[in-house]
Amino acid sequence: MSLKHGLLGILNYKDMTGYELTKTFEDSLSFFWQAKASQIYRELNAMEKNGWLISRQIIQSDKPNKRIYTLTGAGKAELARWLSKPQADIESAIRLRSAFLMRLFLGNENSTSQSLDILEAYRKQCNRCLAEMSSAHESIEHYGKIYGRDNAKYWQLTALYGEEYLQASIHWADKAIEILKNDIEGS
Amino acid sequence: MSLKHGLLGILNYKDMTGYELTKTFEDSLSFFWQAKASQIYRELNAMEKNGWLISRQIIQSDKPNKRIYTLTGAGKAELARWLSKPQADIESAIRLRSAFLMRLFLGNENSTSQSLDILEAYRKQCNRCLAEMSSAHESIEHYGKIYGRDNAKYWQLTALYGEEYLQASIHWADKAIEILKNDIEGS
DNA sequence: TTAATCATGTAACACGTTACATGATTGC
DNA sequence: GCAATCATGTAACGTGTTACATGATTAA
Repeated sequence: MSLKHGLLGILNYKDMTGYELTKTFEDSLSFFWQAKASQIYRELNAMEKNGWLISRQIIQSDKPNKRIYTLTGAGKAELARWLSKPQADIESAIRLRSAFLMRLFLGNENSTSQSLDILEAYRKQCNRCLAEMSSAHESIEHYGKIYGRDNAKYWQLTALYGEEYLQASIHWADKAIEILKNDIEGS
Repeated sequence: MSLKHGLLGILNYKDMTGYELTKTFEDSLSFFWQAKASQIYRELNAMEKNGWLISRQIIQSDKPNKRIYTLTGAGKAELARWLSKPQADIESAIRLRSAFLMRLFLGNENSTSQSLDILEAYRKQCNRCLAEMSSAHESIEHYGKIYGRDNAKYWQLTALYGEEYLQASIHWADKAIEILKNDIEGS
């Protein structure tokens, strides 16, 4: 149940509404964990029932009413417990879930040129994403000034992971394309 | 619904029981898609209702009875359709889902030495997995002789991805550990 | 003698996605 | 005038995980 803990982590930076939380999630954790707004609201309800957080409603006249969530002691304790007990997911840390690779694996039903097409599209997508990633460092510097430089240090490490990951993916795609192209000529 | 298509893909190599399919899945697709036996049986039922496959039961006296699944024409058509229509998941091809990275991102609540511990454990795990991966190439050669060399070509490409991915992960972990260590000395 | 393998599943739960609904305000 | 933003959710569905059950045979 990592989504709950991700949300605890964000709320630990500061109190937020579900809406803000959703935006913040999208701008930060979403690179390595995805969740839709509807799921986040559901989890927030569950966590309030748990006693990990409390909410208070703010009545607004110019905008829709909103509900601000705050961690409780129990919520902070749970976050700390989860952060310091990492053995659990070390085995799953490496796992991929990629329909793209599955498709390639089974790709012999396709023509080689079709496989080349999907590899090219993949490489393009990686490059696009890498460009965004590179600009993330500046953005992190900016948020680091607001939320504390100590936090930013860890954010930079994960952004660095993103870059390494994407560079490796591009490097592989280049190799794979070359292999398949040589294959066409050789046949 | 990629699991269904993965199963179609395996059954396209040869007819199998749910049990064999589960083993084969574990030994091949599981590097980039995970599924438990119970889920596979459920999906097989759904796919038989769909008309993508049919099964016939084999009564055995020495061992438990078994049920052999065979693709129908509709099943083969669906597989071909899915393989040749890849635009759909190119945006999700890169997505990670990693509680490990989430933990690191939020890791400022931990001590630096705790963060170093989890990075070391991660690197170890990557190395272990990379060693297995390297031996996969031989294993693929072997299965290629049985199921056809054309298939094996694509299997090798995905295995190559596994190696690049793990090497990049290890490279990053080394960097990250160095950064955090310098940080301790500097403070 | 203990564990693994063969072979199948059901039930309950947890997590994730999609579609839908509301309705004012602000910027192009 | 149209889209985006603010702000909240519900309902239905789809997918993935965990725990449980059965019971013979075979290899360490």
